[in-house]
This record gives sequence, structure tokens and C-alpha cells, in this order.
Amino acid sequence: MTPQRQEVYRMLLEKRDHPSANDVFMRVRGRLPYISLATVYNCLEALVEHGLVKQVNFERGSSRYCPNLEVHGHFHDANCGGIVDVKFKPGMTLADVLELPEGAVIHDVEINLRGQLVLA
Amino acid sequence: MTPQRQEVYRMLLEKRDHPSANDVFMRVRGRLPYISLATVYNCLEALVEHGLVKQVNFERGSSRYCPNLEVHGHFHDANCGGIVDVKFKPGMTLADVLELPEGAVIHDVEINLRGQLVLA
DNA sequence: AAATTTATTGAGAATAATTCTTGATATTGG
DNA sequence: CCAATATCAAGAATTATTCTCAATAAATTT
Repeated sequence: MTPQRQEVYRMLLEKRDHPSANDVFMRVRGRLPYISLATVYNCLEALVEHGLVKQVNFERGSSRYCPNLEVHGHFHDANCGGIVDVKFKPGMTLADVLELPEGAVIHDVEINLRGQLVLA
Repeated sequence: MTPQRQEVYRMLLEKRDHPSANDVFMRVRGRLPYISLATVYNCLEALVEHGLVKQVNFERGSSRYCPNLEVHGHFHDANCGGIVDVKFKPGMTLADVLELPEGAVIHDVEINLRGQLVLA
């Protein structure tokens, strides 16, 4: 854990709005004015590799980063562009609804929902 | 439907191995030797827009294209790199396992599973 | 059928996000 | 303390995709 990685991680925990690498870059510059975007990418990669952060990819846009380590999905609001975490119902998994291939060992799950929030 | 779009679509139906735009480009050149990669992208975009084909994005790699219109997921085999469709169990939907946001109207669902096939 | 409008193709340039390269700078184990 | 190793950071390079625009083709009007 280097100071740069600390700060990137701290930022992700502080504002859990699924920022892009560039968003993180902008935010950490307040505390680390000399950090470079390449370093932010390096830090994010290190955090992802060590399992502290998840990388969220959606529709060819830039990757977003998420410090929520539970298995969960992401709801992308078509109106505001925001992303929110979507939890599994207690005790439920994807295997309950999907016909997984015979002998498949799942290492990682990615669920992206696109839609909009309609007020009652 | 132009000849180019026909041919791109035919190719997707013929070999359902989730090819990338470049894969499609290579394949259709047998029949349309003067087609360009840009046109393949145009055709794929048109097919996706008109709902004949789904675009599959996974881990920042190039997009793959799939003519299976049912709501389904994709299993990515970490060993061979292949992708296979994963069906829902009859009558089941994601809403059965996920706690969707209040008032969310889902337009589109994307499920990607990464793992490997272990022989019995 | 000719003329006009509209859409599509395709070649190459442009873009965006990310990765790579490399020298400088830290950090760590012996 | 010092060698070995890892990380940082600046800019170049890469990759997948999109854009631009002139040429062509198709459809519609006259």
C-alpha cells in the first residue's frame, strides 16, 4: 500500500458513486496534486488485482470502480446516468435462475441493468 | 436491409460463436470481398438498433455480436476463451433473485459469467 | 424515365480509454 | 547502508470504435 493507492482507495470509499479513472484522478488531485492519470490507473489496477475494488464495465464506456466487495449487480439509470448497487435477495444466487453450463465453476459474475426510475 | 447487412446477419446466424466486429469482417469477405471494416461496424450497429442482434460487452475487450434475441446471459470460459449462451430457468427472471430499486423499469439486462468448465 | 432526395458504403482520419515504455524515485530485505 | 525490487509519472503507443466525407445506390417525385 503506497500513499497513492491509499488515497485512491480512500476516495472510492468516501464517495461511492462509481467514478471512472478520470473522476478519481480529478478527486485525488486535491490531496496529491502531483499524481498522474497513469498512476491512478496503476493504483486502480493494483486495488482490483488485490480484490479491494471491483471494476465495473458497461456498454463500452469507461470503467467505473466500486469498493463494494459483495457479489452484486449494477443498475444504470438511463435518465441521470447514475449507477447504484443492486443486492441479491438473501440466500439467492444466479444459479437459482440460470441454467448454468454443466461443470461450470464461476469465478466472477457481472450483472448490469439498464433502465429508469419511475416515480410512484 | 442492404446486401451487406444481409450478409453480416447471415454470418451471425450461421456461426453463433459470438464473433467480434473484426471476426465478422474476416468471415464476410469470402462473399463480399470489397466490404470495409467500417461498413461491418455500420451493419452491426444497424442490426443492433433494429433489434435483430445483441451486442455483448465483456471486460473491455472488443464487442461481440449475438443473434439470440431471448433474454439470456453469457458464460465466458477462462480456458478456451469461448462464450456460450446461458438461459434462464423457465419462468424465472432476475427480479426473483435481485432486490431491484424501487420503481425501476428495466430496459435491458446484461449478465456475464466468467469461469471454467471442469470435466466430471 | 429523368430528376431529386435520401441513405448507405467505404477509405482514411480522428477519438477515447487504456496500456506500454522508460527513466527517476522510493522502498525493503540482507 | 546498499543492492534489488517495485512504483511513479510523463508521454508515446495501442486498440477498438466512431467520424468525415465523397462516391454510389436506392427510392420518390415529377
